[in-house]
Amino acid sequence: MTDMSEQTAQERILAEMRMRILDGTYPPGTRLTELGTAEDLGVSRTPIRAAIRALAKEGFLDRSGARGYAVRQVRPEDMRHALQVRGVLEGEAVRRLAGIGLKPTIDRKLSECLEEEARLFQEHSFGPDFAAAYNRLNTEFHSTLHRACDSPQLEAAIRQMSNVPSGMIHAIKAPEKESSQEYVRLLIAHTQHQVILRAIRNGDGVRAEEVMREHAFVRIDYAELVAETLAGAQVTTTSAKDASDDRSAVGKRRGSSP
Amino acid sequence: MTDMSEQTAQERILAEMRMRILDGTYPPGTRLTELGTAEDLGVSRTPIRAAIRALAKEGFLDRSGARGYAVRQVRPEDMRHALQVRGVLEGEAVRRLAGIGLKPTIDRKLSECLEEEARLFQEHSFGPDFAAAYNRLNTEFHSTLHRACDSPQLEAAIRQMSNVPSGMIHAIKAPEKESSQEYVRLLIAHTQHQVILRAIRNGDGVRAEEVMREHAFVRIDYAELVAETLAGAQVTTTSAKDASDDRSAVGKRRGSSP
DNA sequence: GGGCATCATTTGGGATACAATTTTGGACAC
DNA sequence: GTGTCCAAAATTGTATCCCAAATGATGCCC
Repeated sequence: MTDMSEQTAQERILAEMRMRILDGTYPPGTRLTELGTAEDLGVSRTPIRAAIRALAKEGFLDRSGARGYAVRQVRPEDMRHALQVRGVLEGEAVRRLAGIGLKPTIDRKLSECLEEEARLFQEHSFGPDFAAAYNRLNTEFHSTLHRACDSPQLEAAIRQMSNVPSGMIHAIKAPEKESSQEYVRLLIAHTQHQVILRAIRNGDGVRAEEVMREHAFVRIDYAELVAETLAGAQVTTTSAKDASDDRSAVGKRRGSSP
Repeated sequence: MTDMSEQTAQERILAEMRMRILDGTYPPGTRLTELGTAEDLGVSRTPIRAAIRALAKEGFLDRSGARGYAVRQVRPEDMRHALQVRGVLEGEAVRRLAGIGLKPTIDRKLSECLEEEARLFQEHSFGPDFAAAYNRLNTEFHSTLHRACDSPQLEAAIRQMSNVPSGMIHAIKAPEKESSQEYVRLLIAHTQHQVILRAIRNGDGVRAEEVMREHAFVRIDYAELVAETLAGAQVTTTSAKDASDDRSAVGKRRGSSP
């Protein structure tokens, strides 16, 4: 309880165990017994039980016989698979959404998200708080979409699969944070958000689905590609002024080269 | 414990609660407290906790504020949505599978499943044991596909979503069981299995995915359509003889036109 | 009489005690 | 030497107990 994060302990344990699986503290094949991990993490069996079940549902553990669970091999491409599954599900969501139409309140909420994202690019320079603010807006945008698609089962499936890739990325991609490529990556993500929302409004379910499926990979492939493109280049940005609608939110940037 | 099913009580409670949600024993909006449902079902809070969390992950419950969970409205179209989600995920699985190819052991296993399915149609007349046998083979076929796609996360997501539509169907579709339409429905399902396997072997991921997505709806739409087609018609089936390969498992029907 | 604060009750989260089951180790017999 | 059986240890499943937090009600003060 001396930890800074004041979550509900059960989530803390879940995140901690997922992290330990991903960073190799619990190597593949390790048998996780409830009592063992309980005293290992300093809590009782109750949160451990919940975490183990959740991790098994997320595909990180599988039962070894009738006794206990074992850590599964998590390969680098598994993160891509997880992202792809998430993209497939979210793509299905926006396709449905384009078919049934946006309710006014939802439409307004989504617009506000994107406007705030655009304001972020226009008014603030990149930094840790920038990334944090964008992350919050990003989560808001996506979860609004999930809730709007009017299918509790689909929403649950997406929510289920949302933590997995995030956990993987946080565990693997933590060290490298180049501000310039991050900025461009987020700008691409924001632009994809705009395309998706416009496609939904136009009732173009196919396009919304395709872009959303691609959008799922913005965490990995795009960062890589932008890094290659910007390698050794001088990049400058200026805040975009006069942003009357969402089409104008294409920023120009200024910064020092790495 | 006087029940016939000797499962691990936790699963029994989960199935029981899901059933009660679906058949209206727990109407939408009902607040499910751990203690209340515990004494309602005659067990302690422990299995209830697990069941409530699982049902929330499946999309049947959502938290009402910070206190407790409430039964969500389960509309008839939600079953279709759940089936669609499952179809999307399984479609993704077979698409991947067509890309990476079938390992020999998996290929043989799938072949055996389909051969046994075909034998079923050839050697046995329709009845309860027929449906049960087919159901077993169907589950075997699908879970073999899931395991083969080499993505633990995807497999977990599919397994997660597999119980939901089944539970819904068992709860809703129990009364109507017309043997002739059931026979044809299973025959269509079997044929789709064959098409999917062949598409995977040919590396045609797009076709495998499309057919699998359609196959997800074989439980509902097809039964309905076959029922309409066969309405009032006399249907007789003869066992197909001389089935040397899987192409021959197409039954012949004879009857009067509507 | 209304608003706010405080207290009680409800409820979920966590810990622990208990039961059932399975695995594993060893010993004994063949 | 090997196989089988029994017992003990380990581990999960289940029940109960405690506690913290939230919600609703009641009373007091303004």
